[in-house]
Amino acid sequence: MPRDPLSSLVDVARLAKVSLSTASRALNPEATHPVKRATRQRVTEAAQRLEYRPNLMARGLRRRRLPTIAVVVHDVTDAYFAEIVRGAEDEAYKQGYLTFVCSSRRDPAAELRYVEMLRLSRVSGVIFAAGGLIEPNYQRAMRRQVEAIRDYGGAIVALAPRVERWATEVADNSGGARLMTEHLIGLGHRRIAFITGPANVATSAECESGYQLAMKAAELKPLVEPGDFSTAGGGRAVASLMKRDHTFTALFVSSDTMAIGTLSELHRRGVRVPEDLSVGGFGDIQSWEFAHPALTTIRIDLAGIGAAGVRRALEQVAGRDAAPRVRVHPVSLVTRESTQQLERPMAALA
Amino acid sequence: MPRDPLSSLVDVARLAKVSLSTASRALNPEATHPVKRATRQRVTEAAQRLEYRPNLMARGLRRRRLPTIAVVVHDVTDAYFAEIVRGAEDEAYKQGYLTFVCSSRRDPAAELRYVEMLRLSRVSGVIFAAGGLIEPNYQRAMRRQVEAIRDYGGAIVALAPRVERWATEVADNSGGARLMTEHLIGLGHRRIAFITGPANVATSAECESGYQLAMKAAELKPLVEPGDFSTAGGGRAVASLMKRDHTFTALFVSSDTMAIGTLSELHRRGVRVPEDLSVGGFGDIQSWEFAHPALTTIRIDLAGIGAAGVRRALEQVAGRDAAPRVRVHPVSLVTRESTQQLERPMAALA
DNA sequence: AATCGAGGGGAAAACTATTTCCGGAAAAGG
DNA sequence: CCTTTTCCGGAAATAGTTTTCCCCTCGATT
Repeated sequence: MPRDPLSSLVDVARLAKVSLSTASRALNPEATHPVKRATRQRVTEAAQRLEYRPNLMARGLRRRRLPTIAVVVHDVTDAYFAEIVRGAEDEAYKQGYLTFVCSSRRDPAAELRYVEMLRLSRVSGVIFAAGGLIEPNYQRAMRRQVEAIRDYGGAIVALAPRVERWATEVADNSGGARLMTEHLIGLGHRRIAFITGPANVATSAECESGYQLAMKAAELKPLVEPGDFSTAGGGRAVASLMKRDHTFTALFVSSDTMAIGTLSELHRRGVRVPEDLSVGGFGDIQSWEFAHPALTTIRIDLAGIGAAGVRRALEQVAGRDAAPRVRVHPVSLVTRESTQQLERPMAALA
Repeated sequence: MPRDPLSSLVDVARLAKVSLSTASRALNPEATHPVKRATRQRVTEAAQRLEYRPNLMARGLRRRRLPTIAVVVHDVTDAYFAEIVRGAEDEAYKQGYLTFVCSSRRDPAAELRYVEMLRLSRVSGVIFAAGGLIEPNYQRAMRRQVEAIRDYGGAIVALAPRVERWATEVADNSGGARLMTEHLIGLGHRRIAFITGPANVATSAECESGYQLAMKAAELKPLVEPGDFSTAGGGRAVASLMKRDHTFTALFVSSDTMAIGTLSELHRRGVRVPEDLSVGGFGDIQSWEFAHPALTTIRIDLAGIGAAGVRRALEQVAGRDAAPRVRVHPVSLVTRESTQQLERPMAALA
């Protein structure tokens, strides 16, 4: 096996004519122990000359963690999660950390196994973006892993309300849903249907509560159809919805990923959007702004949330996490082509 | 700082009443040194009882690498790369490896820095999916990093033709482009325009050569417009193309990401697809099969290529990489809505 | 009986950086 | 001048595993 030709700290120490410990202290400015300016200078120069880079595994062995963070998502190929990962990765990169991506494919067993692998790899922070699905059967085991990560000084951050007392960075889902519902109401719609996400996902519940709130405030009757956050599921949901009701004039789909399937199904059935039916999405998948009809949706700064998650984790690692436990990120309505004024307003009926 | 409460190999050795070395050998079956069956049994049981898990950093320090692989892409939010990452991650997960994702955002300096970070982290394999962009200024530095990774036993795999003598897993881009071009010719089109990718990307060059080949074989005059593989760029390219030519009846866009922008721009201009213009894409972004018109495109098994890359890397690490240097993955045509028979065939003119 | 070889186990080195503990020198104070 | 700090550098312990080197035993061979 060929030897690693790169130099180690002993080489630096030798060249600078100091001991190993001094070399280490000189190169790690925030060490407890001070080092004379001149000495530090000598060591730094030696390190430079030898192109010294610390062996992260040796360092990790002592420091008990590696400069890496992990993002746990359901699926990187889902644009929603890809944006979170990207935001997290950018921030991590800036701070000199590498990013693991873990796609749990909505399987709690896989998620658990991933978290154990992350623990063994002594990752500095784990960011749970995986929508907040918590299987009771796995909760205990998961909690043990998380505790173990905390024990070695690793940080845990959630990007969806997940567990009490976790540091959390979350979009204002409820507010966003209210915004969209009010937008549709403002356009004159009275029969506004809503397609939810999976029942056990927190994001989904929040969205629905926003919808319910806005509907109640306007004294309108809610019409809810269960969905599953998948594109195909979005098609199925609208099909099922139309089977049991044909009076709604607007439809609010609680994720863009689903909305894509919904739009496709509507097209197949010859329902024109927005002429026959206004459709609103949630989450603003960037690339779909080029679709037709372009989706009116709620924009969430997913990359920003991912980045905030990383910052939060690293603050936690550094031991200064004075920020509020749950931080809510604002969202905004982006009006495009898929919603329009109701043509024959029923307001008169009310 | 709280101590890691988990047990280490000494605990196992103590419980099994064997030495540290024997414990290590018993738990690593492929060790050089044999261990009696009964002894191994005892050690295994002790490990089980204590829920022993090896400290990966200590192991990495000796073994000189960690069970991690990295995928270097341009951008995870681009569906093309997301699928590759997903495929790689799935395979890595199966083999007990974690996956780093590195989005170079087409910046060779960032790519270089990432590779250095990966080297310091003693990653087992690096998979370059970043289209093959090689800046001459960075080539030397990059090569040094790669050599260093090889030195500690790490593997390098390219998913685009990149450097001579690297293990390479690549889609049959040229064949795919020929397939699409022939499809359009078969539909009766004679004026077939082509939008390329960036000049310095190998994938792009291969696509173009496939197009050129097919056009030449059919004795047709090529019409090429430069593009950049971005969605916005796809719109700009078709605009520029239409400024200088208005006779083409079919358009082959060398990436789906671009094709999305192209379609959007055509829609804006009132050009109907496929009635007025047939449009073919390349790469088959899954979620866009739900768009309208659904894009006729060349399907590439990107996840499969990502997975193959990981398998290849791990074989290399294990020291058995007898496979051919460059492995080409077949692609296929998927016909959807955006291409159709030319309505008034010009075949007679030929 | 002496020799050889293989199987099996232990002690210790190696991997490389951080950190604790200690001692000497210089500076400060009385 | 002597004592007490303060500053700075070195030696050694430490993190937890793998691997090398060495030794012992036991059966087979000459």
